[in-house]
Amino acid sequence: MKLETYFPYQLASTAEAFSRQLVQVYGRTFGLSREEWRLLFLLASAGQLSSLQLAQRTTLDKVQVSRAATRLENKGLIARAVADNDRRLRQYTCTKAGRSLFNQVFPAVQSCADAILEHMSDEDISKLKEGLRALQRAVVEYGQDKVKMDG
Amino acid sequence: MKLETYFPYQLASTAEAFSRQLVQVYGRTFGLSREEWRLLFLLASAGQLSSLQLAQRTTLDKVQVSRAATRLENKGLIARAVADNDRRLRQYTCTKAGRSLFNQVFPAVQSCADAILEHMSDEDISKLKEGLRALQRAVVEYGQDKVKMDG
DNA sequence: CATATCTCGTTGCATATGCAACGAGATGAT
DNA sequence: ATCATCTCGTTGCATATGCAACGAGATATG
Repeated sequence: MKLETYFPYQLASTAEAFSRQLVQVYGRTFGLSREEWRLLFLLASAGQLSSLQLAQRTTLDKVQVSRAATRLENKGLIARAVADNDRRLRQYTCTKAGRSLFNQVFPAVQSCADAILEHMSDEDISKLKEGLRALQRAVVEYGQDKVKMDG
Repeated sequence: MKLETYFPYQLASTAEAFSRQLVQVYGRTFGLSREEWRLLFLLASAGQLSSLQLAQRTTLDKVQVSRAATRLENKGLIARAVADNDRRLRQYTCTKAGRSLFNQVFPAVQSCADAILEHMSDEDISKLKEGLRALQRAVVEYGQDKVKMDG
């Protein structure tokens, strides 16, 4: 068995390689970690979100959200407030500075991603996207199966 | 723009979710990190490899290789020796214990991966695999372009 | 009301990681 | 041969991460 052609390895290493190129853009150029970038992305798009929504929609756990949010808050990119209906939760919003940074970073990231995808045929791109969606569903379904079996 | 349908995010999060399931197998059950698993995989398959070959074929940098190898050596799964032709390099081999562990872990990982893929149609699987290969090529080509431009 | 249990967010601690620096060895020029 | 330079592997240090524990608040039971 060859590692290079082993599907799980190919998926992981290709995804990493792609991601590394984007991190170069929002990380090295704008000083954001991957978690920070995801949070900022959500908050810039959605306006206001609770800690729960953030965790669910980023697939980050609560510790990661809490820490990334602390860093973003220190940079003045987002604001955090205790939720009024349930004081355990936090309400996050994007500041003006955060929105402005996002509007700078997003086109840069986008153009990097596009530059990579330009090396692929349209057909391969749609195969990849379809295949990914199917895999995403499959992983979720597998997770549900497993929970049922474990109890 | 919705994060959940944004291609770079979908690629990264799906790959992570898939990988996480496999880590459950070789990590929680057999105590291997992802890096350790990759090194053991290569050494169990290929017999003997130099540090350079390991780094190239795992897409890990030299620090990661060195540290994962130290851990694997402490567990008695691999052996490390100074190369005779170039004494800066190391020659790595898999011990009997390492090979035996690999022969236990590999089928377990394989069956987990298969269980996930069973939730997908054969067509979606081949789309995914083709798309991935194309993306891998694209990232490599993009990297080459960039190097040329930077100098 | 009291109190037991559950859900969140944060923090402490042990470990992992990234990066720069270092030492050993190889290579090349003089 | 000498000395500078380059390539490797390892290590030190600052930071990041995962996990368990904790405290505040919410919910349920009596």
